[in-house]
Amino acid sequence: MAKDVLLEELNPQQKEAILYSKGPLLVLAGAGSGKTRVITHKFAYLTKKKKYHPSSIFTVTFTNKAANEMKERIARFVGSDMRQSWIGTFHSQCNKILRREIKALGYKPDFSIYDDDDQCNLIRHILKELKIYEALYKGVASRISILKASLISPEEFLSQGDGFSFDEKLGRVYLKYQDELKRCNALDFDDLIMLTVRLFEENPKLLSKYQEMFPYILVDEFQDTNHAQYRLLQLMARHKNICAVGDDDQSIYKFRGADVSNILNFEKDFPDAMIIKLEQNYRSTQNILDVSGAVIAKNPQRKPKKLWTEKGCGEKVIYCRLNTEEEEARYIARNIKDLYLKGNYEYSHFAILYRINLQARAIEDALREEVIPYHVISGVSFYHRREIKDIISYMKLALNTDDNVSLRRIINSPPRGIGASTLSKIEHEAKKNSVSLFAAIKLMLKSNNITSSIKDKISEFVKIIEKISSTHHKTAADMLKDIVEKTGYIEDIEEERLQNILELVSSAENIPIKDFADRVALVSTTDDEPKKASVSLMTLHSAKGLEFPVVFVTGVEEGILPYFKAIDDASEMQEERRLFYVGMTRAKDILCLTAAKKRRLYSKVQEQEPSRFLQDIPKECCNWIEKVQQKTEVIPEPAKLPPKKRASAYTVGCRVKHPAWGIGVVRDCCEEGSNTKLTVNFPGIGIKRLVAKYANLERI
DNA sequence: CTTCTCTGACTTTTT
DNA sequence: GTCAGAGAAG
Repeated sequence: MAKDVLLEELNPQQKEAILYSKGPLLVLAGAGSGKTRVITHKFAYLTKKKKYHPSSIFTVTFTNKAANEMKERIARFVGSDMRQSWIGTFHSQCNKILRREIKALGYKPDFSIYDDDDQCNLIRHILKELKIYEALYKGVASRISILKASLISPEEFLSQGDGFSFDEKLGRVYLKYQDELKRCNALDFDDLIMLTVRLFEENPKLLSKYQEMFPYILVDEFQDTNHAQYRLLQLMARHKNICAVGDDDQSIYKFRGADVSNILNFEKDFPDAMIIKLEQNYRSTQNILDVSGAVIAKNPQRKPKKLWTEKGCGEKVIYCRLNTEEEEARYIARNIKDLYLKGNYEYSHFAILYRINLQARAIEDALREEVIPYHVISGVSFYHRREIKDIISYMKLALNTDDNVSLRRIINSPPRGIGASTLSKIEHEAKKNSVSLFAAIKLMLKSNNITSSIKDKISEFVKIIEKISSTHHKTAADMLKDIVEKTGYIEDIEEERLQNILELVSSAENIPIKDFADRVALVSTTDDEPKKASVSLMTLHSAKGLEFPVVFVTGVEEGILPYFKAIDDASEMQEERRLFYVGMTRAKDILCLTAAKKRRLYSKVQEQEPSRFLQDIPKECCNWIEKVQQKTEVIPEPAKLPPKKRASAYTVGCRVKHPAWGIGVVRDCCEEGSNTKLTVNFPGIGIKRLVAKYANLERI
């Protein structure tokens, strides 16, 4: 029975990929070729037919979303609970290993995990200390991150340098950074991978233990692995039973260290590797495949693929160039409205993609004008909000008092009168005794050379942290509640921040403390659930892995797509091309490419040339529209609406959802200045007056 | 220590 | 044009 269910409705290549279960296998899975299906079926096949235990298959993905999806789908198949399984992101898998084994590297198992924010804070602190121009921290952070992803240690990096250049300084910062992390008993994201590799390289016994634990390895989105991740896979796959699934054409994270050559060189590293191409596409029409295929075919370094579909030609791909970005946006909005009114599409069927976030603004304006519901999938995650990070920092410090970065963050928030001068005294004391900041504060409390007012303040702080860490909390929620209470954090803060904290607490309900701390660190949880009944706006990067019936790729212009910074670098140009390809292949039925002749970028208006990628598009698959005014004659504004009168996203009678009060009906709506003030009746709660932009409302 | 004002940077961002 | 962050003033 199992075999039938496992293999039915699969094409021959998919079947082959599932059945080939001995030795290394690379599955080149084109966009929309049923990649996830292959992985989940393969997992099921290995456990059902090949008698692998579910927890003996080391399965790695890049996102938590992908991991969860996979767990769910496999659980449905295999019928057993996947919570014990080793299916997860690279980072969470490494975290799991390191929590057990990190003592071998001289860290303590209760290490903190630093996110990008913490990482930047630490780097800035180091730059300040080494008297290097602090504004460089972002560039320094990303260089260090790429070094770690390439498994280059500070010592190695320093030994390559000439002793004078900027890289010399960078090397010193890197060295100090690693040192500080260790003092803090903290790991950044890159450490999770790098240190796992080091752990295995330095401890052959441990390595073989894990090699035996995992006789089979499955890798999703293989094109996105960086060198360190690849090395980890190489180490673990002693039995060479590794199946890597990916698409070199969809590698768009080079700037984060992803290395396409991993996919291009797989055959060299695993000489007897089997390669299977999945070229049947189940998503898009032939026209869309022809257009996107022609564009990607121009990339010199790629594994040739030719996607095909049984779907038929479908609609022609539309290309439309307009005068300005406002016109471009209006064109998109009107097209969406038209298609929606014809009744074949819901608003949730549309996606508008752009290269840079900045482009979203004009589009949002146009959608509001047409009263089209939309949501922007943005990068700012819940856990990155200041109040959330602050509360979490208390938690991290209580769990690991060596965590100096968290301590610096919260020692004066909420304000308790401990300013820069006090902190530098603490830093000094810590350095003198080579102990953590927290330990230094405790030393200072015993000494007599500080004023009693400072003593009171810092002793208060120490008491709070010690009380929190010595209390035995049952769940993470209990601990967070205790933190909020003891620190007085929620006394006079804005309503929105308070709501966020309450949300944080409720999300921690019934979760063990350490699990919660890991989850917060490793799960971005942007919580951008594909909101029902609204158009999705996002960058081309965030669109990867998604699909929509109707897709607009906007700003198809030189300078935007390809982005101007990539223009004089051949490998970055290739990546821009892939980015365009990823965008186009999100579309199922209708693909529309748009461009503007003039665009306001930052403060100046620029003349924009059409993107070079357009030259590669077969014109017979397209509807080519130029709505461009050749002469600069005075154009009678087609829409005579003064911007003030712009229709608000809210109308009397529409339904809204508030994070705390739930669903309500808008009773009144008025524009005051730049604010939209709403009167909303929440059943069971009553009538509330709200300012739309602060109330965190969702239109439903 | 907090608040205001000025400067300058300004892709993308799975963890 | 906008925002965050640094520095100056209160």
